Amino acid sequence: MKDPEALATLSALANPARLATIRVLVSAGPGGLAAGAIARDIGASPSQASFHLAALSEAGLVTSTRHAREIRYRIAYQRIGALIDYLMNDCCAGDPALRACCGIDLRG
Amino acid sequence: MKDPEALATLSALANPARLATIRVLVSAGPGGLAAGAIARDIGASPSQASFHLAALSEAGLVTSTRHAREIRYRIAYQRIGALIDYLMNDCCAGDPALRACCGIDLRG
DNA sequence: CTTTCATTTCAAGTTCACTTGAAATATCAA
DNA sequence: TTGATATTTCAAGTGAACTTGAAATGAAAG
Repeated sequence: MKDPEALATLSALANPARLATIRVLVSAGPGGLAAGAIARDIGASPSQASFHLAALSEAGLVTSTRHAREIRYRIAYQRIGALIDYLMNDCCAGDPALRACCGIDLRG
Repeated sequence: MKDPEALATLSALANPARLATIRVLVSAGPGGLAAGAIARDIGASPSQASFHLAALSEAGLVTSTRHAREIRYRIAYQRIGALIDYLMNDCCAGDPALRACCGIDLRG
């Protein structure tokens, strides 16, 4: 992940409604959740939810598939992992404290 | 780190000038860099640099100390580590793929 | 074909982040 | 004190993101 993608991903996450959407989709599991259910869960109008889901989708943070009348959204862990990787190993690489403070170790 | 702090941190990082500032401060090392040098390195006016440094400082991503006429800024790895921790273990916890895709393993 | 449900799209309005340039503050030197 | 350097602060302007509500699209059911 390069700077422009990282910037797009960070911008997509830097919004209350969208962060709430991510949380809802995480707890929904691999089956995902329909747009309407997401709207209900985050307390947004259908129009608002659609707007934010489009932003998340554009950033690659969610995927969607239509099932009959519903459109079901799922979280894309890969993209979040890429952002974490970017922060830890690219943008802010070089400091041991960065790894020490979040309960993780280098693998290799 | 809770949602409001995570949101503030994400918002602070979601800006080209500020992300560039982070990169510059990372490569500057523990000695940090004066505001003027940062402005020069990221191609911003003193006023712009000050604006963005204030935002980063407000978010806890940098610290500053005055040395004579200069104000020297340093990166706060702790805060970035806390954001990574938030993304990996709180907000998006529960998916093995999240850890698998960025070269890291759980410690405990 | 019409209706109903789920979602998106569109246009208009509002808010907020950011830019710009001038003025203010702080520190040091002469 | 005067002047020079480093940085911040302020006020005004701009643009992009977000909200709102109505209209359009797509899919299923009667």
